[in-house]
Amino acid sequence: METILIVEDDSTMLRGLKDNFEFKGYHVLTASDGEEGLNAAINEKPDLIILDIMLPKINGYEICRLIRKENLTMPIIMLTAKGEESDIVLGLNLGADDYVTKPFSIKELLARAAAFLRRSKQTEQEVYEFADYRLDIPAMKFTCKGEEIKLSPKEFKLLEYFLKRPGRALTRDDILNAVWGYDCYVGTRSIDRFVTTLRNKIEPDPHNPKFIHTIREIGYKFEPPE
Amino acid sequence: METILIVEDDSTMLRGLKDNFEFKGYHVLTASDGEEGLNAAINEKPDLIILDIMLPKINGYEICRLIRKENLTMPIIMLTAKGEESDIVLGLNLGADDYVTKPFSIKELLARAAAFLRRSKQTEQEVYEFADYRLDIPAMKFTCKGEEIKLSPKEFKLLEYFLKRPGRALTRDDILNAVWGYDCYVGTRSIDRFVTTLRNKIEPDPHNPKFIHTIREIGYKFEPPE
DNA sequence: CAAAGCCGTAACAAAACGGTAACATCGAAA
DNA sequence: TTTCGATGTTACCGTTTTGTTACGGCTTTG
Repeated sequence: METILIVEDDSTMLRGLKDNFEFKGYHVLTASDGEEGLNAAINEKPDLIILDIMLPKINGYEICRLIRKENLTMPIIMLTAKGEESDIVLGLNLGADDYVTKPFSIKELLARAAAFLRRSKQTEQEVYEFADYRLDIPAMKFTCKGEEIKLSPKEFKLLEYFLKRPGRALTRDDILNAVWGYDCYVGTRSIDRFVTTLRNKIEPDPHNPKFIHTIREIGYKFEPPE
Repeated sequence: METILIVEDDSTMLRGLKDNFEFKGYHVLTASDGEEGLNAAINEKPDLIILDIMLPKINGYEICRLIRKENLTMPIIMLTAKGEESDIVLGLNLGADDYVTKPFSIKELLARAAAFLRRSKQTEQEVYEFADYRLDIPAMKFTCKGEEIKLSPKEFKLLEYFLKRPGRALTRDDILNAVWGYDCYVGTRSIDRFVTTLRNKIEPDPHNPKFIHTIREIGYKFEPPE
């Protein structure tokens, strides 16, 4: 059974959420302030967190950031009081996966939670290999014949995105959305720069790429050897 | 190219949305009241509808309901002024697929729209074959007996257009609209040039084309072998 | 049969695109 | 604070792609 942590200071709301999720068959943990919530997240490692933003002691953003800093990757759904774009953007940048604005439909929240849990259930592949290379996602480590190749966080995410979609032409927009996030205002040329540095690190001959191919007017394609 | 219908009575907002979607390369239809919107939805059958709730003449809910009553299944994204739970639930029950609460991030709206369009595209055929040739659209790759044949972006799009309409006489105007876009001012002779280069790449004898036939005064026709 | 229209195509010029170096910015660590 | 690494932007350059034009051949039409 999946465990869900709900962090919410309004006790009526908390009660309501708990009942609903329990009714759906989840195991529910609760916390009514930020500190408690953060501890529960770290110690219990729930499968999903529902996180209010306005909280005593530590606010929701901070919790989000601290959770991610602990290398925990469970989905986090934020509850924001208003549809303030800046709130949402901030939350998503700090590592939240989705948000729901209050007042919200409980059905909607349940549906989104279920969607995330369904997705994470499909045990994702954690290690990808091609040629002599090996990308170990939980360890955040990229190696060639056992030798570590240092990648920056963005380089890592970009390569991960490529490896997860071998042989497919990926548009710059897709890449931007997946690697940079859908609320970022980075120019598409930045992708090119990262591709260049990636190629320098993984291509035997960066000017004649074997793995990361350019597709004019579209974007790039990762092609694993046979 | 995908067509999007935006139904919104605030002309400033409408303008802003239109510009943004057009910039992303969509073909945008607009309507500024409910009646107009409903007519456009039924007559033009856009691939996606962005629908404001508060509208003159017929409100958004009603449009939603009527559209579904016509057995049209394109995704509908509602714009709701506030996160009113009842509004959203009502909308979703009447057949809307998603909603965004104002004020919203334009990038988020674009991302959601793209997600829906991507999903509906997935049902489309992705690989086309004829004779020894194979056009793989997700990979953006054209091969003959496994051997890659390089095509420029326009060549690729043109061939894709032909393969999707086998055996049909295609006018130069149709081709121009589909491959070059509806608002481009390229002379029709340019098509001929691209047909020539395409023939050189795929016809065993480019002077006696087997696949891409000329139809005098009209345009071209792609004829797959039996 | 001649004129006109249509198409194939080579040649050319302009535009678009991607690679990349150089620079700017920002935040974390020392 | 300074330093350093990561990230993002910009500008320049070479290459490829694209659009146009012109010429010539073929087909239609009068």
